Amino acid sequence: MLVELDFRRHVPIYVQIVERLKHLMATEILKPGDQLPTIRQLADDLRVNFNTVARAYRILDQASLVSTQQGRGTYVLESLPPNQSTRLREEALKALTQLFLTEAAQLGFEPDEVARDVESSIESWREAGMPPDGDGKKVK
Amino acid sequence: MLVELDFRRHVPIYVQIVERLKHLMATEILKPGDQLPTIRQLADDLRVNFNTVARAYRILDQASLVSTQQGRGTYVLESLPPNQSTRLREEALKALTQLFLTEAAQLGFEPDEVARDVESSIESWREAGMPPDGDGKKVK
DNA sequence: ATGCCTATTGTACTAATTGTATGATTGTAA
DNA sequence: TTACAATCATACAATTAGTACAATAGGCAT
Repeated sequence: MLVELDFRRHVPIYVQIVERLKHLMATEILKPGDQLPTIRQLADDLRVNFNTVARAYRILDQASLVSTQQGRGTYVLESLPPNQSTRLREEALKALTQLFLTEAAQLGFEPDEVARDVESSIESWREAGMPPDGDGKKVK
Repeated sequence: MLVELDFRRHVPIYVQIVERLKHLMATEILKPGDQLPTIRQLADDLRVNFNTVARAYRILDQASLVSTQQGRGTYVLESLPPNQSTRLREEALKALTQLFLTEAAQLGFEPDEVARDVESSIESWREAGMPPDGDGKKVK
């Protein structure tokens, strides 16, 4: 059993689930890319209503720890090391950017075209307060 | 492997397949007249139900990017109206940009940081007159 | 050539699996 | 009791999987 609960603790079930799953991810028992049990599966295991599990998963999703999608399931995301040195951060971004530009160049685009496109997308990002569509989480 | 999937992305498999194939066509890795893998072949490669691939192919077919024929296979159309060819490139760039920004955001970067980094990288690109860094020739 | 068989290819429809949305119920504390 | 958070019940929507079918091409015997 992946997750266990203590019904005597005065801690809500969904919080306990979040805690346990966070722990499992922190200890790499659950690794990036792994699929979590479906909400119904875990709910059955825990003898709990599946909406309670769904609530826990939603919290993890909003924290960008997992990615859940209707009809497919819930998957562990890469854990972003919370406060790596600015040095490493810069390098990570640089690598990502290089990869992006290389691909764009491969599509035959000129620097100016790419610049224009990226700038407008980043502008929408600023306004919307979230990364552009394509994967946007709907925070209602 | 011609197409690769990321189950962690908030994007359905069939959409990811469409995206990847569009990209391959935009970069002319798949040229007009080329036969795409059969739906069952690609489904096996990706470890996915063949109906999922069929759905992707149907979308490409409806977008007039490929021609699929029962009993024969699926082929990249000969002449994407030249108009549409440039549109395909535009779309590919847009998708690429969004993926890039989404990943950056997921790593915890702010729009301003990304903007600054991208601008400077594009600047070097302009000066060098060629795609950034590396040989950029990773055709697998 | 003709006809027949078979394998391969895409199609259509349905079922199963998965998460989502919303409101009702329950329990607990003020 | 009342208020509020937690949990549950129900109906729903999106994605993927299962099954049966139809069109095409190629081989082969006649």
